[in-house]
Amino acid sequence: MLTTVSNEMQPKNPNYRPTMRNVADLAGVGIKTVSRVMNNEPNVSEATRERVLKATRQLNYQLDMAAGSLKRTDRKTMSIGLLLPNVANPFSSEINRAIEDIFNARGIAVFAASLDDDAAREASLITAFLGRRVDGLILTPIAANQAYLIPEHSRDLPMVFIDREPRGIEADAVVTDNAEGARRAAAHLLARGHTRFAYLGDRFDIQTAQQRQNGFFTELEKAGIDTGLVPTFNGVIDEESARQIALGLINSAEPPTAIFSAQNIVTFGVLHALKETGKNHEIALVGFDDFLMADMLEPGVTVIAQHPGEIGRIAAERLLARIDGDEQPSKTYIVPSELIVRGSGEIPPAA
Amino acid sequence: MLTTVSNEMQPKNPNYRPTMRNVADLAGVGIKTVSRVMNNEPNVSEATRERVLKATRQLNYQLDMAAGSLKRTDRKTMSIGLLLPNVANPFSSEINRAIEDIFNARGIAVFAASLDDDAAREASLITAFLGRRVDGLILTPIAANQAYLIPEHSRDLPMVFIDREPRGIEADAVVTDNAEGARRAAAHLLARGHTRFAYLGDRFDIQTAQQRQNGFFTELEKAGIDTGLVPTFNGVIDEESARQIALGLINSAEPPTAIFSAQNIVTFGVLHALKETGKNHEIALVGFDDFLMADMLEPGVTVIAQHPGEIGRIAAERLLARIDGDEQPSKTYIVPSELIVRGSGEIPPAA
DNA sequence: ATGTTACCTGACATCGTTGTCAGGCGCAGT
DNA sequence: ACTGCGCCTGACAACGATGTCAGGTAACAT
Repeated sequence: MLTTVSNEMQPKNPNYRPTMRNVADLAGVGIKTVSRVMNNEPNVSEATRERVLKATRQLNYQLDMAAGSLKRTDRKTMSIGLLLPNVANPFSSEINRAIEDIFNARGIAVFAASLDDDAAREASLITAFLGRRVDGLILTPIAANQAYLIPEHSRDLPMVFIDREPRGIEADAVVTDNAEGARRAAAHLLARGHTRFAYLGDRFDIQTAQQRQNGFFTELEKAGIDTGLVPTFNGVIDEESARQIALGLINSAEPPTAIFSAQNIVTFGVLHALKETGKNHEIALVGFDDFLMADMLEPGVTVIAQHPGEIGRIAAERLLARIDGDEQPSKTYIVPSELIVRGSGEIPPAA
Repeated sequence: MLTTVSNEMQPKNPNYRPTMRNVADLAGVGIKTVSRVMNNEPNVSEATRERVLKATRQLNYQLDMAAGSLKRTDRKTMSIGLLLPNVANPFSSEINRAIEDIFNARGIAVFAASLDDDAAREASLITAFLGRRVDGLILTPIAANQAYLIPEHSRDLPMVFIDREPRGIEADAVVTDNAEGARRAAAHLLARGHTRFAYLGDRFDIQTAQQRQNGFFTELEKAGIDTGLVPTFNGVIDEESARQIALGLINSAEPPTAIFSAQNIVTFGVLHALKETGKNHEIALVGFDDFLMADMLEPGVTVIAQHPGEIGRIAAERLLARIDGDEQPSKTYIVPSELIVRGSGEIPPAA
């Protein structure tokens, strides 16, 4: 009876995976020396190093990171988890890209996943990432409280929240100045003399949606407008319902002269309604979130643009710092939004 | 002198990570029984199972997947690698989403990364994924030949290529009918009576770009047009250069009456040029790739639409089948493109 | 009572790597 | 010649899990 079999498959079988043992044998050194070479540790003579490297090339050897991190003291897996609203959405995908670039440069791989604003998904994905022992997490929180999501023993896992601030847990966050951006949209429309507004917003249980509405309404009130009378629609979750609502507004007895849409998809629906009814040059529109081709429409669409690339970049850098041991108190970073004037927001109220 | 220390941190320290040993001790069973429960293996009495589950809940225990896959016979890490041109590009990000959905449902996590049409990046990312022992790979190949990318011992790693077919290696592929789509665009324009064309394309070293040009030119030749005289621009890599080229064409002595742009970004540049010069209702345009808001422009933009979601879905299903042991000969799956008529492609040639 | 079978259960080796530690060698200082 | 130090080097245990295997118990047939 044989004691060990694993090395038997070495010479014949073309698709066995070489291990450190195989490299060590071929180079005629101890296994630990191979480890030292692979990890660029000191105290290996140049001659030995060369011999080992030659053997790794010959066998096409590659370190098994999982096995390594099991024993290594820092237990780093060189991977992080990224939880976004939806990787297919342009806002998310730009964040994704910015984050990827920074981590790739450091040899850290990124697990990305979409949440679809579903708290159950959030929980199961966090569990999945924790089970893979990621070194950190960047996420857009959904659940009302994240405390129960993160087991006690993972509270010190580096984490950065994006787009929305964490609740029930202490962590860095990177967000857009939602209220301020929406406030600026209101001010912009008020300056053109508008008095009859309509507001179409996202799911109201999402933090950012509330902030945008608050910002918008605050400014209207400051101008003496009774916001109780402003037609307000929350929970507009898809383009088609936004379109229907906008059509209703446009065709009503007293249509608004200015519409604010608080999110990308909502804006698309409103645009369709305006175009269909031919009112695109009569009713003003400002949308939250920039989008491709906004400048090519007739008229160009005035928006409050966020800077997803910047958000992603800052979040990635914060997470890296935390992973590297930064212990400063957690903080929220605010990325200012930007008003981009293109035409639709400068239409004056009809006489 | 103590023999083992690891369990010492158990009671006091709040952020140690419980291991199977801890759970086993708490439940008063052997470590292997915990393993059986965690993996839903049979041959555990209901009473014991309950006791173990209670202990896992008490300690908030979570299986370490990496450690498990090290010893497990199938060695599955429950993760795959996904290499896309650019996760921020809408075409890529929709593929990303479709793939993610299918793998998440199976508990498999997805590492995603962007290649930027850079062969060096391709090589280093593949190495990174291989080092993490992914169970499979979905990728958009860049290098002229993938054979050297994949070490011999990983040739049997399940792999599916998307958008472009593999070279130097046998594997499934899922692609758009690029030539046929471009051919259809040509036929569509020819049917409107056009005879003066211009062609703007992507980097010509990319497989899909060549196929599109071939398809387009083949159809023109069939109609008796001397394609040697058709102004043809390859290597148009960004919107601005596309715009410049289009401006040059529009302002030339004999401007084309119909333009075909073989890729998204190129189309955007051409659109800008047409709008600036006010020729958007005079010169016909068909673009490859659909995009958001294409129906909202004036005129709507006629395109050959690809179906990225469908491509992603098929690729994911093929990879899953391979991971599950499907051994059938590899095959290329073709996802038909679709001509979407919106106005810009139906403009007749100027008299 | 005994043998057979089916079901539970845990000790132990092991996956591929890194941390610890002790040993060997060469060279400078005395 | 001897000690001390610095540099290389490999044996061995261990990371947290799973596979193997043997032992133990209860139930049933003989």
